[in-house]
Amino acid sequence: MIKIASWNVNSIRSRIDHVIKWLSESKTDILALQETKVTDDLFPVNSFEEIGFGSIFFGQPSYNGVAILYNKKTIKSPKQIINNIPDFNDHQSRLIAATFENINSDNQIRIICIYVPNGSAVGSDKFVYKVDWLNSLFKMIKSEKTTFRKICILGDFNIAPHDIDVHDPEKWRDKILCSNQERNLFQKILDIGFFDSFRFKNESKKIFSWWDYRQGSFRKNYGLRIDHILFNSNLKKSLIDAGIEVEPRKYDKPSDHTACWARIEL
DNA sequence: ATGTCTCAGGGACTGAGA
Repeated sequence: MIKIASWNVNSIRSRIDHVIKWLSESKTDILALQETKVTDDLFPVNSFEEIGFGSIFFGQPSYNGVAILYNKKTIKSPKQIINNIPDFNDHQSRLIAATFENINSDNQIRIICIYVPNGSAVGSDKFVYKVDWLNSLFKMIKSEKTTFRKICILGDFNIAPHDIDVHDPEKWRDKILCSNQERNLFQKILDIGFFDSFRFKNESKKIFSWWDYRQGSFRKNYGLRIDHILFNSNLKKSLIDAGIEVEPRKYDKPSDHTACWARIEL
């Protein structure tokens, strides 16, 4: 059994203590990070090595950036590492993928950590970039499916898939993160043989993964569920449970996102 | 309430992005 998690940390250097605290408390084996906001030469490799975690990362100055941490006691060094979507000329660092192997069972899983563009507002230039990015991701996933038997796509999707994932669906109707166009692109991934691990195990639970820093949103629970952990259908029977950990959003000077996790037999 | 947080540039505060 291994635990896989995802967390948009909104700067790894600002959140290093939170990540180290949560990593050890949560017994996570593989943690996908988004919005590391750091160049590769400044990624805090040693802080994670000190607690027994290896890391791979793909950053850029100021914005975006992704990484994957893995517990060296349970997971072998990753192979077949890919930075960004092949055949998509991206100037931003938003994807890192690698193959991880359970030390005890020798079973492998392909991990694809993504930070989907926010999109700013429906119809804006940034929205066009988001749609293009997601269409290119879709092509990449189809290709990965031909190579790997067990796949996990996780990260900040910047899409709330259904009204149940939104604190106030009417207020957010057709707005960024909730538009039908974005929801259809999310659904397209599910339609080729993936499932949303949280929703699969928690059919009617209304829990969020992101709350805006403004408006006292967390206090009022004005949130959205926009961070997801998808597996391909081969892993449906292997999924033990899945959840969202609200606690890290209560830490002192928190990220605006909290951590999501899933446990699978591997 | 365009209400908060982070980063970079430049050496106090402003703009971008979310």
